Amino acid sequence: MREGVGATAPAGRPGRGRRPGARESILDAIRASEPLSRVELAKITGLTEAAVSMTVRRLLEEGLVVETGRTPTGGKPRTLLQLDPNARLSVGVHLDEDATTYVLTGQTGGVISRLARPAPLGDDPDAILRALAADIDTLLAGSGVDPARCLGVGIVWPGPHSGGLPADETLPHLRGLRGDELGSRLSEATGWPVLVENDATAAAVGEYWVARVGPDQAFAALYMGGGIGAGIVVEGRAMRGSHASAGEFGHLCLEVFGPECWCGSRGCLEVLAGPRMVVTAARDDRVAAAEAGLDLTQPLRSVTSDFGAVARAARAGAPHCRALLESSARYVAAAAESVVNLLDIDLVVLTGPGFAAASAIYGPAITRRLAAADARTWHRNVTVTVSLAAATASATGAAALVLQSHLRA
Amino acid sequence: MREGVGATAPAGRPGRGRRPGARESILDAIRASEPLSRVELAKITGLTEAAVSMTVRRLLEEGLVVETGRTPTGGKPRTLLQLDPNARLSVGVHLDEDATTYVLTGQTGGVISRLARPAPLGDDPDAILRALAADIDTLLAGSGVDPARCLGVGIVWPGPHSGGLPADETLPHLRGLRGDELGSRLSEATGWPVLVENDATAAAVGEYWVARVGPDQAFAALYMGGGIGAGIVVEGRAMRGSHASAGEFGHLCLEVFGPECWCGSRGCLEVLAGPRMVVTAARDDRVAAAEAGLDLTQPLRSVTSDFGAVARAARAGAPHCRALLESSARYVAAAAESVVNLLDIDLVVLTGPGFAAASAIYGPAITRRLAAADARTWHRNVTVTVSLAAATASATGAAALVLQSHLRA
DNA sequence: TAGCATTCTTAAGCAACTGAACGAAGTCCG
DNA sequence: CGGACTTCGTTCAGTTGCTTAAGAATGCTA
Repeated sequence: MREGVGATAPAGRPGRGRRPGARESILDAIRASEPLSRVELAKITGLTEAAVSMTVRRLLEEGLVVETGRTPTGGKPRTLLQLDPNARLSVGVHLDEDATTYVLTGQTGGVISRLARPAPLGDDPDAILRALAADIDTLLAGSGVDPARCLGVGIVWPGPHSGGLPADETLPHLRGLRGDELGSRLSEATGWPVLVENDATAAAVGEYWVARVGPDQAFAALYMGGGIGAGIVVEGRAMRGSHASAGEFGHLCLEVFGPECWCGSRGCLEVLAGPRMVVTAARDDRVAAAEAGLDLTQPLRSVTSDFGAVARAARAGAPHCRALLESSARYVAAAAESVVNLLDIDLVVLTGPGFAAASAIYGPAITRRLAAADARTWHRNVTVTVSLAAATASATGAAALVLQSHLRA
Repeated sequence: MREGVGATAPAGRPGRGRRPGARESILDAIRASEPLSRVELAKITGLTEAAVSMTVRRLLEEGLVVETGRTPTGGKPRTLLQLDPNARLSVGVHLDEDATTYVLTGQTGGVISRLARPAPLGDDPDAILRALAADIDTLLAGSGVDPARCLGVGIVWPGPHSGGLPADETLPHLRGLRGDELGSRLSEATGWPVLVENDATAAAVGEYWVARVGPDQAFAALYMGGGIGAGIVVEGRAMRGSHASAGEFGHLCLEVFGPECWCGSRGCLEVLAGPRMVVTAARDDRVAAAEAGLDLTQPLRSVTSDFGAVARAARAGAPHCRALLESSARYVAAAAESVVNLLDIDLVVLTGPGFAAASAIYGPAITRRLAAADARTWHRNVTVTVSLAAATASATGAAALVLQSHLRA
């Protein structure tokens, strides 16, 4: 159960050759900093120019890479290489409490087409799996692409220990299914290799891929959806921990004797300042609830969408909503600082629907919190950014997982 | 500046061959679970039996590995292989505010001989470096070993951002020296490759080595000396972060609006419950100070030794000292839980002089804190142990760094 | 058009690893 | 006591992936 979560059905050439290899290094280098010439690749990867040349030829023949233009030099101009975005495809699925989102991405992580369904997809696991497989087929068929180019499917779901909610509060119809079971059954149903991941790690990998993060950067993606999690990528590898449940950012302790959390501990970020708490606080505060237009006659349905409403209100200037978010942000910022200090991270990316809605408050709060100690002590210059497609980060991230897995083979 | 801190002087064959390689995998497998036979090695490493056979022959010829006995099977008995402890040597140095400790270890991390000097070794960097070089020579000469077998020197020092103390409060005579400068100059002075590391990471690597931690375990070594730090080893690799300052466990935030820390932030573990704070609190409490026999007429000299006095008093039953440590332990436990949750760690080792003295209090506190959420939610079964040689972990860890670097080449 | 700088390719060689057959060293059983 | 059986380890030929070294391509400049 190491090496990523989930199941890979027909994938993975077994013994055959497959050493760490030039091929992977070259593809990764191009991904991170295309366009590149062969000599530049040789410098970056440490390979010989000869080796690069041969490997690149094979990549060109396979169509994974294309030559695009040339730059003048003192002598023979360099021919620049880029990934062919359409040479490889991959499908990402985000199974959420509110909706199910599908994206089809190319090799560079760019979205080719997408599809959304209101949740739930069915009443029992079998029905859901059938619906998933059918939707994936629809997506591929409707995009007019060659399915043979599809590498596989990545799926993100609020499975056991994901995103900071107790497992049995989300997706009741899939209750009791383990991640690897979901993977293998979906793989059976679709015929593609399937990778299963949690939202935060997937979003991190997606960001790593799409935002061209270099393998030398240690970076963390903070993901806010129905809960808060972190995806951590160091040296180009996602940290998943011993039982594939790393990144429980929401269960960093910020108050040793704080209120009890559903996880069983005390003072977790989740229970002090998680989105669920923000929404609950907004519902308890008549003014805030009115500002955000929350319907108090109904029981709380979707943390994500209610949080979005609070964030919209705050952006529009509503003082109570803004205060709630500012307060939450101070806790999140302190937790982010802890992660940065613990892992010496130099890039923090905010992503997920929560931060998509409220990054204007959380981003500066984190930057501010980091600034003091950074100036006095660490001199690290941490970058805090917002993902370009924060709202759909999980789905594109799920797709990127599949791409990523083809560089580590 | 990636790939470990510090300087390696004559080391590292550049391009030549040196792929990740069978040799390293095999040595690491034997390290982690010796004794092993060739077939077992093939299974563990995934290499062919043929490849194992050839590689092992070379290792036998070089004397790195020896055959030790055989186990009966259904057919031909297996011949067991072990590392020859004396085939390779390495020197570890721990430069501390109180003393300088040297150890000479064999290939398995066992200490062959040791040497201690009261600090300081001199009044300026040059004198200190000369003294270090001379002591290392003395250690090697006095141990009657072949210096040619020595792989190099590892050195741990409270350099910039180490152990949780402001850089300019420790080792005033080396003030202003950067880690890599210390490394290259010591390498020049001794003629050996030198690796520089912080106390916690070194201790973690040492523990990884000596305690035969497998590369599949994610583990963290919490180190308490003059401050608190953490060394984190995942997939057999120490996490050093982007600027080699990962592991700042002492600057996890446990109180968002807590007291200001010297680092510039607020509510850090260090300032709430670090050893310096324990000692300060003990000096402020007449009863506790008396229990521990602290000399209040003198200004605070060594955090480490005063903390040791408090811990001894607590072990002897002194209630005030015990209360101080219990209180500190609750904070440390919460921080440990944060790390475990964030990185999905399944082995926590307490080490360093601080925990050596007070593990009886901190160990159970951590176990207790982890238990609640583990039972309710994570079901991880984290092991919390105390290093066997916690008091000298840094020095042996420094030596292990050098050994370790020969498996990653 | 010759010279030059640089990029990329080709050809020969080496080292590591795989696959498959073979030798070695025991147990078990008639 | 000898032969079948089992499991461990080795040998040998073949493949792969890279390196080194030399050479071809391509454009600029004089």
